[in-house]
Amino acid sequence: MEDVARLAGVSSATVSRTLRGLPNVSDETRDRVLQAAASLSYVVSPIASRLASGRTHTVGVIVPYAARWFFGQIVAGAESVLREHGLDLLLYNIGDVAARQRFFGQLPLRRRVDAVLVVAMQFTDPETADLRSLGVPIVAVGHDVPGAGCVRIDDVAAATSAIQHLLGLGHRRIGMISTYADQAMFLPVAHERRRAYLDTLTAAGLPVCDELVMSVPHGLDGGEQAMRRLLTLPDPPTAVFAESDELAFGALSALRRTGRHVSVIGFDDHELSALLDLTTVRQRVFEQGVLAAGMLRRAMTVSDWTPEELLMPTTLVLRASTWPVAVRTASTG
Amino acid sequence: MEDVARLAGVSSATVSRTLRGLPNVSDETRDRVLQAAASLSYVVSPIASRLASGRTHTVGVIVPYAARWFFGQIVAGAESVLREHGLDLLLYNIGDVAARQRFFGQLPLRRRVDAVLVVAMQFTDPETADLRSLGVPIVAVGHDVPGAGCVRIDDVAAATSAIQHLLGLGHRRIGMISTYADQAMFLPVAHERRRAYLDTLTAAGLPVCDELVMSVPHGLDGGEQAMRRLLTLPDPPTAVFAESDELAFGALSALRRTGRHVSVIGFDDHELSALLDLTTVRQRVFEQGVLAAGMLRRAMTVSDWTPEELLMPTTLVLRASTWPVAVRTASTG
DNA sequence: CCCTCGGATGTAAGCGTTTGCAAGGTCGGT
DNA sequence: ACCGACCTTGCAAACGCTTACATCCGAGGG
Repeated sequence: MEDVARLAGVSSATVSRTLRGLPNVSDETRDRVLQAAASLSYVVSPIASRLASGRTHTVGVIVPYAARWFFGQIVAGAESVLREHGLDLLLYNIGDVAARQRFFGQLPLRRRVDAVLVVAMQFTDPETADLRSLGVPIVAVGHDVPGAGCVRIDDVAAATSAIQHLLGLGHRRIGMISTYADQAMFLPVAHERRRAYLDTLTAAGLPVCDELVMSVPHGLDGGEQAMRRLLTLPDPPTAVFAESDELAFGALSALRRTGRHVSVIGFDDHELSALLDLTTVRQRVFEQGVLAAGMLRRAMTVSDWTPEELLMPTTLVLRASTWPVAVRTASTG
Repeated sequence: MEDVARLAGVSSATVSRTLRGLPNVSDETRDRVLQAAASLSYVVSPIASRLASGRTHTVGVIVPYAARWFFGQIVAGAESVLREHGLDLLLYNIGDVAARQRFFGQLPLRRRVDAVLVVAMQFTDPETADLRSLGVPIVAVGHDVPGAGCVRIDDVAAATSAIQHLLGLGHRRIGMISTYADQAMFLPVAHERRRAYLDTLTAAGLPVCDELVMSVPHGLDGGEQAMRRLLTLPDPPTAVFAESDELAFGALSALRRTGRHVSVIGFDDHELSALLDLTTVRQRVFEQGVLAAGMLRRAMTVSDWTPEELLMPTTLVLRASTWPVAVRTASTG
């Protein structure tokens, strides 16, 4: 920077001001500095800049399972807008208990980020307090974190519409495949969707049968396993609501391999759902990442930002994996 | 840090040495410092530390399409080992021409990372030179970058084995679905797999028919489109090799919707391939991310590191999407 | 008993920016 | 011609560490 200043015949302060596009620099000087910087192919050291200014220009993104489709979409969406504004994205994948403990034990985000994006994770109170202690704005995607901004869908309403779709088709014995509620890695959406399932059945005057609610690890294997277990019941369900499309895929697989017929509805509208003709609840995941990043940007720039809440719409996408209860029952029964 | 030093009754230099685990500190002093730091819940500012030491403890990861399964796996794999060693992962998604130009125009990695991980991207010579000019070690996953370390599979051999599997089943008219070779976003694996296809057919004494080689955008839609076009040929193929499982999924979809029967073999062993009974070439993607990150670590710590090359094995996974040419041809006439 | 050597600690000079403050200049108004 | 307001620019002090170098001290060796 000294070199550029010398070449342009100004002080380093002026170079700094010019390069950051601050107003109080005359056009003439500006040109001279820019030219000098270009000829030396100089770029400011982001690190020194951060030390001096106190702003890190970095956003920490915390996800439980970076490799899953949903989280990949969110991260990609957020990355696209953060990058566009010159912000760095620091990814923390804390899906297992060890990583999580390490994360909250040493809180590596301290003094390192200007904002935090939390994706579909529920924290304990002390953990939330730790996060707050960072003193930076927080935005959550997929669920609420007290005191933080939030971009999400109405999980309860969306799941309810799924169940009502099945009820509308005449199903009365409806199962659910949900993820195992690991006490340490509790995922809030799992809880809400299961609650919607229970409440909607109850509201419809149907009994709630515990044996119809499967708790399995997330993923294809989990879904397959769950459906196989449901099929062995003395009175198996005629329809099943899966907490996510990936679980639904597994369920479909089990059905195909066993030759049985059960309506299946998923949740997410994963890119492969159309291929598998899975009826599902669509949410726009990538876009939620985009919007969350936008909110973060606002939180970082506006001085008196207060947490916003953005509710994204969902749609029921009807495909061939659900059908009226009578049809197949009659033909196979 | 001053505060800690005062509380422990030592100088800030000693605090610094203690906190970084340097040797020349007496046990007694060490304890005192650690205790003081703990009681003040003090952590060093990574930014100041970086400025002073010149090391960024950060790895830049460059991917073309962060949201795709393959890249998600690689990133997750790399993240897991980098995080474990306290290194940050800076993600750059430069899948479109604009992002790419911006990236190489301002080279935001300059002065910002200690190493770079490039995932399955081919660069022009000037771009490679730009990357080199960062002066940090580079490791590539999925392909070679001159002068860089490399973790990959033998794409040609793997693709050849796929074609030979089809040949062994008696197929003589074999199509290929590959991605459109956008001049700006050229993906090296696409080229290699296509080459293997052509060479293997030629070596088997078969003619190469241009109309059997489809070039489409990556993804399900691309695959579906390609298969539909292949099916409209006067003499359609009896088997098709898809450059990736996602393309193969699209192809399967087209087949299902049209009720036609064509053997399909994919590449990757995507997690959904088992579900769709797709015969494919398996590579361990997550693990490649892990290994690449390990190599980066070595490159950053060993002073005289020279690029290593790691070749990962692949396996042909036989499932129900490929069958001997005679069977279905006879039954469907 | 003096000298040397090595380990533990302190001192202070960076690292490369940003930014509050002050200085100098220009300009319109009186 | 003088004053104040405003804009441009420079000065220099942070920012919070790391590290080369100096210092101090006790232990051996001669």
